[in-house]
Amino acid sequence: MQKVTIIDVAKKAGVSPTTVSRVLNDNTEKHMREETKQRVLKVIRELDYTPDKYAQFMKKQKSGVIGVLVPDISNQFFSLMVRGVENVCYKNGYSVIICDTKNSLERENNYIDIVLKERVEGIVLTSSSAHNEQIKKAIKKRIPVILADRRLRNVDLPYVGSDGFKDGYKMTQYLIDLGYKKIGFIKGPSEVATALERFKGYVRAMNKNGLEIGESYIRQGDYTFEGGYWAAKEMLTSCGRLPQAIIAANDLMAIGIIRAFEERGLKIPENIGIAGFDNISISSWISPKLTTVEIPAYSIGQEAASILIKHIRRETKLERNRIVETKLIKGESCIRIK
Amino acid sequence: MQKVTIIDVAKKAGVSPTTVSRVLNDNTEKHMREETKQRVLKVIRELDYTPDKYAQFMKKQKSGVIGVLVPDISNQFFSLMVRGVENVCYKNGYSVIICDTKNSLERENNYIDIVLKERVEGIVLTSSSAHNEQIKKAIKKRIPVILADRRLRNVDLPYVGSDGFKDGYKMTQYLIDLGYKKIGFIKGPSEVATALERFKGYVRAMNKNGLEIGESYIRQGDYTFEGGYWAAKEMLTSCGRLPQAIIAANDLMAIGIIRAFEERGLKIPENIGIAGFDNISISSWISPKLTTVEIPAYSIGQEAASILIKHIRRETKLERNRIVETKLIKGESCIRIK
DNA sequence: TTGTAGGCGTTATCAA
DNA sequence: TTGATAACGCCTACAA
Repeated sequence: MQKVTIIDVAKKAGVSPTTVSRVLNDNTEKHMREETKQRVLKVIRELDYTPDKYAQFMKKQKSGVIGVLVPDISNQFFSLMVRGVENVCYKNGYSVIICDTKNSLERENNYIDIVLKERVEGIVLTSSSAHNEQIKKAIKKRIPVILADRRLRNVDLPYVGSDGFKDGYKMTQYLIDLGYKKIGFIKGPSEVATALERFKGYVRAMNKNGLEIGESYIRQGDYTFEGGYWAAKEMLTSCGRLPQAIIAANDLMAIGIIRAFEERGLKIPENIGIAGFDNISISSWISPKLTTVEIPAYSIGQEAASILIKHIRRETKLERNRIVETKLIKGESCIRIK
Repeated sequence: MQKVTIIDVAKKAGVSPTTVSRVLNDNTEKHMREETKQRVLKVIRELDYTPDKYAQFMKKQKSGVIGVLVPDISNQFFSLMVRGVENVCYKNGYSVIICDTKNSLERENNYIDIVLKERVEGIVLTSSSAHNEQIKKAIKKRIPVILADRRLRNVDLPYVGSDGFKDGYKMTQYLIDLGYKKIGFIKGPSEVATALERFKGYVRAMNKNGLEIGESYIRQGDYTFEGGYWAAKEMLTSCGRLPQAIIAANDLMAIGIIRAFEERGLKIPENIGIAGFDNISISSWISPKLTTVEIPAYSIGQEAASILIKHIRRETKLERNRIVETKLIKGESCIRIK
């Protein structure tokens, strides 16, 4: 089956390619006879003609594509965020290239080159790292970039996401209000801005309440289930007395921690309280339901796409930041004590 | 910054565009002076020149893009499968468009049109339904299509995935060997081939072992956590005596079932055994660890992509089917009884 | 070994 | 209200 071109349509309809193009692009308002338009449309349908995207790009120099780079699409948080991006993009006639950088800065840089080659009109970036040099290439080419959920330290780009500091503070204060005094923290990857902010919020809340932060109550994690699991195991063996509660920098680690403690016969929350961040759906599937802070991944994706598209269309001056609201979810994994 | 074209490179290197093109496309083996080649390469680097994908397509009529349609990217099973597809595609110089059809046939059809418009060279399809008419458009246009994880009833296309019947049989027989006699089943969506096959395997195994299938032990689910949860709730209220074990058509439902029973104070596996299919990672995160059948999602993705690409390159005659091996995971959610 | 010229399918510009 | 023509950036057959 030979490809149907605009010329085939034009011939069959007895008009010029220009006319067909006009029908296609709705430049038809006042300057075309309704009869001609209908005739062309009929032929288009009969021949099942679709304009060639690539030829269109050649002329318009606009790909209608937006690149989305996320650290781990199998993490429900990001797949939800991506859905938000897609949602807004498709509504506005853009398609989306999703790039799963698998937490690797190298892959991330690689993907940046790829999407630039694809001539994307904009980029939504959630970096695996706190620094990214490659993205400057995009900026130099004047491709708009927006950061979602994680800030970057080496470039000043607009950001959509939560205020990690506030979230960390909020959660810690909640636990303190429940009566917890000895509270531990499993940190996220040190290069992830949001993870660091949450930790800082925890530290501030502890200080403000005059509570001590036991050195042995702090562990480094990596945002994965396994990371939380092993950090907890390690704490069980090396830490004289366990804290009364542990906050993990995200839900996945919190769930790993719960598993590690339960394997040792500890009861959650009776023996130790556990809390996380994100409110991915698994968090309410396990028992006890996790105490966590809901980060609205879907909205973040929507907001990011929406701001980006407005910028592409030059409808607005580049917005600097959009901090989304988060919500404390009072699960069953922490209780009022004493 | 103006876009750099092949002409800019040619001018600066003092050669013709043709020569630059030759360097780019490696038609340089015996018919070009090394010195010229090096000079051109140097200028390419200096100008940071990248060939325009769209112009290239215009000539070659090959997009180098493969479309992947999955029902739900936030389901870990599919995000893993997609990773397998990506892995093989990128190794072979293809890029990938991922389309999340969100379990809607309408969206699926919509996406088929989109990827055809993108001029993809092949399609990996995991349909939300047992029938899809739209995909015939792709076949008519001679775009190769391969089905991953789920067969389609109305078209004869190559398939990569597990043998659902065998898996269902295997799991049921395992439970019977453990001593279970009254075994229930929560079905998956009726339009999903794999779900149906698993159920049929269960029925066959029960019959072969002379065990009765209680009408009230069978429920319809929809592959979601909530579906399993509500099916179990419903069983708790309407079913006189519970079965000794329940097999869910996938892990997500099995986890929902566990939650529903635990909320009623039932213990798993002491009071009732639960099993699923897929072995998504959550299944080993919860306690008790789930008894399930591991479906190698990543391999399925790899195989599907690999067969598809071979077909695109016409290296092989279209392979009909590739049935992957699965593995029974003996978790803690079922025990030896009596 | 290198260059010239034509065309891939579409749309913008100008002319009719 | 419609049409002819020239680009967009690249590749390839053919010419030199």
